[in-house]
Amino acid sequence: MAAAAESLDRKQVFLRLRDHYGEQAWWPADGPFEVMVGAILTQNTAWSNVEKALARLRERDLLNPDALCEIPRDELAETIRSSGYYNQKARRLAEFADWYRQQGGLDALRQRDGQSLRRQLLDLHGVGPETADDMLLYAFDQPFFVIDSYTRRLLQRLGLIQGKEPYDTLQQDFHRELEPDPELYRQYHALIVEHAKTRCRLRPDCDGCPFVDGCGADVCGGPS
DNA sequence: ACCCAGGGTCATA
DNA sequence: TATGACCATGGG
Repeated sequence: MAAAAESLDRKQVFLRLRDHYGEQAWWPADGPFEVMVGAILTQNTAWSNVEKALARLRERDLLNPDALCEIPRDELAETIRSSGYYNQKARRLAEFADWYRQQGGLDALRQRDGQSLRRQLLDLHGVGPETADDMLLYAFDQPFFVIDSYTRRLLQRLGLIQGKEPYDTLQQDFHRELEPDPELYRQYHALIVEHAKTRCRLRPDCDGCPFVDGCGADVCGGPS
């Protein structure tokens, strides 16, 4: 019966996280295009590895659509090597950059409706729901809540979900319970990730858990 | 040596 | 619809 925190709704979960971890500075990037590149590079990959790849791209003046389209695929792959899955991601970046140019660049994309933009992003090879929502939320200030594996794990441990619901279902739950505020969504997602990095090991002096007093329950951030 | 990390695609049943 | 294989580096 360790389920001490069960009646929390999604807004209360946010408030606990925010009170505990404070305001988050997240997704530092030099502009929307760089956010989008980072969103692809960070797929199933530690951000520290992505930073190295972004730094190498910047050194070589590759952080723009034209360069990403023109550089040979194997050179691009080599440049982003540290981010893992580099062959897949090189292809994804090249196809994304090509699409970005065809759309007419940033000014044209900013005018687009969020829902139709999301559908087009999902049509890109290698852009799934989470990557698309990263882009929409952090690059275009559109209120799409990002569901990642940490979000699933936390909600499951809090007893708010079963665990294997589809992405869109989980996202709709947040959209239903929260006002459509992009800054709220950005902070919330960042806080969930911050909490996940806190590897409280469920034992004696875990005074750091936002969800239980004294930490006896299985609602801490880290794996297992 | 093992586990984990800011997922997504594809083949198969 | 739902599982499993595959992609690959780097840090703890």
